[in-house]
Formats: sequence, structure tokens, C-alpha cells
Amino acid sequence: MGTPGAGQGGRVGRPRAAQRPASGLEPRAELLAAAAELFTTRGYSATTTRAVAERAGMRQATMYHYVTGKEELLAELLESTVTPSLAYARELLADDTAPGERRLWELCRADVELLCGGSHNLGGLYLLPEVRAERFAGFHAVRAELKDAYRQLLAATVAGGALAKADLDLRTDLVFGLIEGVILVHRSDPERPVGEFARATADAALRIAGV
Amino acid sequence: MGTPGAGQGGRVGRPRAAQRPASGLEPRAELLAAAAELFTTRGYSATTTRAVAERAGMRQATMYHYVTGKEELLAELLESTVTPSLAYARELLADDTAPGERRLWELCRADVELLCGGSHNLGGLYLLPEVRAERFAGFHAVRAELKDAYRQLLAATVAGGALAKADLDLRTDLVFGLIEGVILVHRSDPERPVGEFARATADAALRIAGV
DNA sequence: ATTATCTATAGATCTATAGATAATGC
DNA sequence: ATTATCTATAGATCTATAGATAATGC
Repeated sequence: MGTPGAGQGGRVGRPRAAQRPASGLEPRAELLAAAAELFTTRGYSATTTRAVAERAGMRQATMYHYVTGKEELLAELLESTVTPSLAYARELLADDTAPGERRLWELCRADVELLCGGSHNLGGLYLLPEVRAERFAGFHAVRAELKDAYRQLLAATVAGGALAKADLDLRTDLVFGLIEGVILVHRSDPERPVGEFARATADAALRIAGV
Repeated sequence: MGTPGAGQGGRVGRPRAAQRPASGLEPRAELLAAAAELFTTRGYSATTTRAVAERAGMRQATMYHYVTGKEELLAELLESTVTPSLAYARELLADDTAPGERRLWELCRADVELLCGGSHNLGGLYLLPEVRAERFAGFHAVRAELKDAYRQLLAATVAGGALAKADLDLRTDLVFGLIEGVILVHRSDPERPVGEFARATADAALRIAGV
């Protein structure tokens, strides 16, 4: 492959101006990591292309060698956070040997772990107002699918099966809202061990679901 | 008072360039309303002073006659959303005739109603990443007080009285997180009647609290 | 020769100030 | 005279492109 080794030795091209310990990541991955940190802490519009590039260890203009702009970075980060959750939700939906309660709990737990577990609180991206723009419709579609999986698992519980549609919708919204809102909780106390926190949140979600 | 009537007739000063139906609000209030809408839908940094002023019906430069800049608008909006909740929380804390469960439920319900009830989903302001800046320390202090009221009411419940400190903290965070997260739910379906929704959320909060 | 990066910068904003203007008030 | 607003704009960004440069590869 033409991909150069990500290490230090024998790197083609002009050296970087501000050389640093070499992160071991490919330049594009360095940009994504920098964007994740800056977008979640300072916001999307407040983050300049210069800030992203510089944090990734390169000059502002060099960023355009790897991405078309800030939008592309956000779009890719968004999809990367929701895709694993959806894949897992599909697995759980297909597995009809376990009871609905158990599967819903597990989805909640795993989702919280994914949202809060990464190094940069990627879940915080969901909260950015800019995310609602048309440009990110792809992300919204995937997110809607995930929410529907929540609804189906909720309906598959003993208590859920008896709910009228409006009630099921409300419960789904509350459970989903708790999971998304949990990002705020995590933000307020990032020290708390994530595994334990994810289980406690899943417990709380089932209580909300009424099961 | 030197305050001119907010109506149409006899207004001192050069007329506005783009004249509109006259909102009935004072110019400063028009700016605050415009900022509330734009900040919550597009985000803070993404909103320009021109956008705020123009939506308020005046030219960009005129805004500076009433406020020192965008920051002042956000600061004032933030405080205006949390102050009423805190006042009510203090009332509830002082009233020791009602049981803790009842008072906690009522605080949750009222808080959701305040956050989601206004015309422009003001609760959405809490989610802006820019709010974390040092500049808004005043808001954070008030918000921390409110959270402490939640904790005290939770501790005053039958189940809450028995909790270890770490558990009480976790429950408080989850309940508080649900209330803040509910903004996201409301955003996803703003049609739902707020009163009913607030009661359902308060029910859910008590279930999370374990009472 | 190819590549990754750099420096430089044009063009498009955006903020905040300076000074002009068009009303009413006296 | 006072006031609320306007127009105009300087200075400070910020994005995205053009073209130069400093490595390795052959």
C-alpha cells in the first residue's frame, strides 16, 4: 500500500514547522481527534479551522489537504458516534431469546458507555445547535433509526406491550432523552467511572420505562 | 418616568429604516427575544450581532445603544431562566409541612414547565458549549444552588434519607440530568402539551430517585 | 518526481466605533 | 435640545486558494 508508516522514520514531504512527539495517528485522524476535543468543549462555530489544525500539529492551510473543511469533520464525527450504537441495537432486536427488559437495559448501558466512554465526550456533539442543519441529515436518519430500536425494545417489554401508542411514544422519548441527557451529567463530573455510571443509568431508564 | 410608552404614537428619535407592526416591547426586550430565538436554534457563536439586531427590527449598530454586545444578552437570558426555578426551590425547601417526595415532584414539574414553557425553549441555552466560559460564572453559581436544592429535597424523601453520600450524589445527578435532558425531548417534539409533559417527567424523576 | 507541508494572501465576513440624520419636546 | 436611530467604516478576524519549499524515492 502507498500508506506511509505512521511512525517517525522516513516520512515523505516537507517536515512540519512545529514538530512534536509524533502522535502515531494518521494526519486525518489527528484532525478528527482535535476537532472532537474542540467542538465538544468550545462549540462548533466557535472553533476555527486554525485552532483545529494547530491542535493537530499542522498549519491551518495544511488541513485542506485532508478534509474539505470543518463541516466534513463534524459530519464524520457524528456518524462515528452513532453507527456502533445502531449496529448493536440491531443485534439486540434480532436476538429474541432474551426478554425485552434485558435487551433494553443492555442497549441503554452500551449506548451510555459509547457516548461517555471515549476520550473526548463525543456524545456532547449531539448537543451542538449547528447539528440540526440540513447538512447533517445523514446523521439524523441514523439517529432516528436508533430511536426506533429503543421504541421496539420498549414495546417488547411486559409493561410496554400494554401501552397505547401515545404512551409508548412518551416513554420512548423520556428514555431516549435520559440517555442523551446523561451526557450533561457526565460533563458535570467526568471523573465518575463510566462502567458503573452506565449501569446506573440503564437501571434508571428501566424505571422510567415502567418495567 | 422618562420611559416612552411602548406603543406606536409619538416616538422620539429617528424612525427605524425597516418599519414593522411594532412589537409592543421595549427595544432591549426585543433584542433579548431575538437573541433567545437565534441562540437556541442556531447557537451562540453562529449568531451574529447583525442577525440579532435585524430580527429585533433595528440595524446592527443600533444594538450597541442598548447592550454592550452578544455576551450581555446571553448572560441576561441565562439568569432569567434559572432565577425563577431557584426562588421556587427555596420556597419548597422552607415548607416542611409537605413530604419530601411531594416537594421534589413539584420542583421537577415546575422546572420542566419553566424550561420548556417559554416561547423560545430557553432551556436550550443550557446546552450551548459557550456557556461554560468563565464569563457566565454568575449563572453557574445560581445553577449550582438549584442543584443543591434538588439534593436536599431528595435527601428529605423516605428512600433518600437512607442513601450513602455517593449514592445520593448519583441520584441527584441523574434526576438533574433528566430535567436538563428533557430540553432535548421537548426540542424533538415541541407540539406536545407542556403541562402534561412536565407531570410525566416529574413522575419519571421520582422513579429515578427510587421513591 | 512525488509528496506533505509551508508561507502568503485575497476576499469575505464580523464587531464596535464615529459621526450624520430625522423624529419629538420645549 | 434631546433622542433613537441611521450610514459608513476601520480593524480584526477567518476561510480557502495559490504557489513555494523541503523532505524522500527512484
